[in-house]
Amino acid sequence: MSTRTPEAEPLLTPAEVATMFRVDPKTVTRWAKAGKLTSIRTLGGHRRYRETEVRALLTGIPSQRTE
Amino acid sequence: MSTRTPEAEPLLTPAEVATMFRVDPKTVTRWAKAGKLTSIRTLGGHRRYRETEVRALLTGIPSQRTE
DNA sequence: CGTGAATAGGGTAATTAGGGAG
DNA sequence: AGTGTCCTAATTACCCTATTCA
Repeated sequence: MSTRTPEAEPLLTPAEVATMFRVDPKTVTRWAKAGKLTSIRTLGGHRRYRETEVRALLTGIPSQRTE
Repeated sequence: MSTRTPEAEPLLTPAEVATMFRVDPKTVTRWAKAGKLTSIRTLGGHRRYRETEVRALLTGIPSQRTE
């Protein structure tokens, strides 16, 4: 493997997450605002989501308690 | 374009499944609750159903009676 | 630096969940 | 046992415009 690997996680756009859950992109935004989904913001304010987390939620795997 | 397509299984809303089966959405919910139909939950608690599974049932795939 | 698509906002209808009774 | 309907509360979908993304 390469010597240096920038720690980059695969991110998903709101539209992609919405498609996977069969919901409206706005709904994904509400989940992020409600703290149900980890959101990473671009410098312009747009949201990106962790693919691993989304897949885990879809599979029905309970997310880790942050407590 | 690269492979920017997260493997997402086509899902159906309760209303869509109900229409396909010619039943009330509440009935579809009962099927899901009874485990007769695989249901995927949104983060808000709403159910989504696998299109492949629904179509298989509609297509008339023998349920392989165990008797 | 323009162009077209996507997203963030906010507000208002439409679905859905859940229980209960017929 | 299985289904359709009534109810309330919660969640989601569609409307708009301005901003950001690619």
